[in-house]
Amino acid sequence: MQDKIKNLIKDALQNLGIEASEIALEHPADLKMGDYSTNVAMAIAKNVKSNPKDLAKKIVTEILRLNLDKYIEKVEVAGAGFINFYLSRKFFGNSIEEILNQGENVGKNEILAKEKTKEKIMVEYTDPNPFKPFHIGHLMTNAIGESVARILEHSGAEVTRANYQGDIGLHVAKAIYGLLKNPLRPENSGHLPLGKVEEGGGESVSVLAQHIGKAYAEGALLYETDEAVKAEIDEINKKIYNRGDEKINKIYDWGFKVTMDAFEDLYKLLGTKFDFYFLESQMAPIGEEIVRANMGKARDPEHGRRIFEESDGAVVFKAEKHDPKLHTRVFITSGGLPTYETKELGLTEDKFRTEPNLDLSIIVTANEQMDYMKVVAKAVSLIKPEHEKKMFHISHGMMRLSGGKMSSRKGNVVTGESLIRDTIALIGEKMRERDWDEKEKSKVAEMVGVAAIKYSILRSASGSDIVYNVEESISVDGDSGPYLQYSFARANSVLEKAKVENILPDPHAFPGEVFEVEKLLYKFPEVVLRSAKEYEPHYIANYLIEVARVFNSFYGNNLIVSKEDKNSGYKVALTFAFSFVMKTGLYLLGIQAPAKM
RNA sequence: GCGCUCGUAGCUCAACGGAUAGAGCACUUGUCUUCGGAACAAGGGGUUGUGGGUUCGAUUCCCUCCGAGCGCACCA
Repeated sequence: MQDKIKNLIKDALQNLGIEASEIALEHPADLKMGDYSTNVAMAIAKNVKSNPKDLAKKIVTEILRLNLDKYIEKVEVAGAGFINFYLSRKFFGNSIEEILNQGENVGKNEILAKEKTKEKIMVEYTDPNPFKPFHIGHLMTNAIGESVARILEHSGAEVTRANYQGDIGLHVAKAIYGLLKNPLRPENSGHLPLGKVEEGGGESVSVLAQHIGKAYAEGALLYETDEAVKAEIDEINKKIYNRGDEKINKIYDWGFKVTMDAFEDLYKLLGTKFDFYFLESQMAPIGEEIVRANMGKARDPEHGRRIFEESDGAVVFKAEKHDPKLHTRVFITSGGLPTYETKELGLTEDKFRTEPNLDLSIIVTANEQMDYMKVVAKAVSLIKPEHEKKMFHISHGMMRLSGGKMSSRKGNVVTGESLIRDTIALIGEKMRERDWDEKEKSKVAEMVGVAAIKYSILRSASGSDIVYNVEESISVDGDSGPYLQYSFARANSVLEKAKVENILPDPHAFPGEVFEVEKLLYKFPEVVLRSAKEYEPHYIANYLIEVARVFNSFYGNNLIVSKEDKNSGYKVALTFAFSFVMKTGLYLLGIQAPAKM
C-alpha cells in the first residue's frame, strides 16, 4: 500500500513536471487526519517557487485525475500543505482477512533472509555471574536480549542465544570466604534469609543461591574493611585458580552448580533458552594467546605501531592512539593475570570458532560498559577486522530505584530474583478470589508477573535509564504488560462466546463505518520491521498498548457477538485479527498470553 | 578535567524534521442486569532545562550555558 501511494505521488509529480527524489510518507499522528500523509508539497514548494498549499492542491487534482485505487477513499489537502490519504472500507476489510490468513505469523518479514539463506545471528545477553545474586540489571539485559532475538527471528534470521559468565575471579573468592565462615548446615540455617523453603524436602536452589549471595555480600564488605580478611580472600582466589585445595574445590563445585541451576530456573520463568554458555575461565587462555601474538611482531598496518605494549609491567592497549575518544586499558596485569578485556577478546574469537558462518554477533549490556567495549572493539578491528565488522553492541540504561530506601524491607537490596518473586506474589494476591485450580492459578500469576516486569523494561527506548519505584511497585494497570494480556484474554473469551453461538468470522460482512482498531491493526508489520532494523523492542510495546486501548474501547462500545447483528461476523473477524496481533506482539516482547487470567 | 548518554505534565514514559506535543499513574466526575471493572467515557494539568542558530516548519539537527547519570590503567 505504501509503495502504491508513493508511486501515485511520483506519477502525479512527473505529470506536473516536478522532480522529487525522496517521497516521505508517514502515518499522521491523529487518525482523523487520514491513514497516510505526505509533506512533498511543503518540501519542494520553495524549489518550484510556489506556495505549499497551492502546490498541494495541484498535486491532489493530478492524483485524482490519475484514477484512484479502489483502496483509496479520498485525498485531501490539510494544514500547511499536507496531502492526506484516506483508505477505503474495502482496504480495511481486506487487511483483516489478511491477518486471519497469517494467524500468528502476522508481521513476519524476510529482511534478514538474504537469497533464501537465513542470516546467522548470535545474541549474547543476561550474563550473570555464578556466586553472585541475579540482580535487576540482569533482568534488563535478559528482557531486551530475548525480545531482540525474537524480533530478529521474526525477520527471517537464524538466531542463537548465548550467555557469558564470570566463573572465576575475586567475586568467587569473596563468596567462598563467606561460605567458609557460614557453612550451610541445618543447625545454622538461621543464616538463611528464610521465608519458606519451597516445595517439600530440602532447600530449593533458589534459597541456596540466596545464601551464597549473602556470603558474597559479607566477603565483599570485609574485603574492603578488614586487611586480614583481604589477605585471606586473595589467598583463596589463588587456590581457586590452581585448584590446589580440595575443600575449596568442593565448595566451588557445589556453589557453581547451585547458582547456575538457580539461574536456569529463572530463565525458564522468563522464557529464555540459551544455546551456548561461555565461561570466562575458558575464554582467558584464548584471549591471552591473542594478546601475546600481537605484541612486538604484529603491527597495526595503519599506524605501524604495536597493538599491545608493556607499561609499568602490565600489557596495555593504548586505544587513544587510534581514536582520541578512547582510552588506555590494561589487558594483562603486572601480576600476569588476564583482565576482562582479554577475556572479551577470547570470547569474540571463540564465538566465531563456535559458529564459523556467523553473520552478526550482538552483545547486550548496560551502558556503563560502553566505553571499554569500544576499546575492545577497536583492538579487534586491528587484529581481526573481519570480526569487528560483524559485531554490534546494544547498550541499555540502568534500572534505578526511586521512592523510599530499597533496604527498608528486610534490610535487603532488591535483587532481580526478589523483584520477580514479589511481583508474582502481588499478582497471586490479586487473583486469590478466582476459583481455579491452584496450579493453574500460580502458572498464570507467573505469566502475568513476568509480563509486568518485562513490559516496564521494554516500554521505553532501551538507551536511557529507567526508574523503578519500590513503593509503587511494578504497574499492573493502564500502561502495563498485564493490561495487554487482559485485553487478549478478553478478546479470547469473546471468541469463545462466538463459538458457542456459532457465529463465524466473516471479513466480508463489514458495516459502513471503519472501526479505529482496524486503522491500527494493518500497521503491525511496519512496526515489527522498524523494531528489527533499530534493535528496539519499545516500538512494539508502544504500538501494542495503543491497539489494546483502542480494542478495549471498541469492546466497550460494541456488542460483538449478537445473532441480531448482521455485522457480527465481521466484528468477530476483527476480534480474531486483534488476538493474533496481540499474541504475536507479546511473543516478540518475550511475554506469554494466557487465554484467561 | 576529558569522553559518552540524557533533561518533555506532580510522577513514570511516548512522539521515524511536521499539523492542536500524546499516554499511564495520581487528582476530579460519570458508566456497573449486555461478550471479563486488571475495564470504559470525560475533565483539569506543558514557555519540551537555558540562550542562540539552521529550516517553509525544531522536543527532534548544530553551538553556549545550567543540571543529572555512566566511564576514564592493573575489578568485572
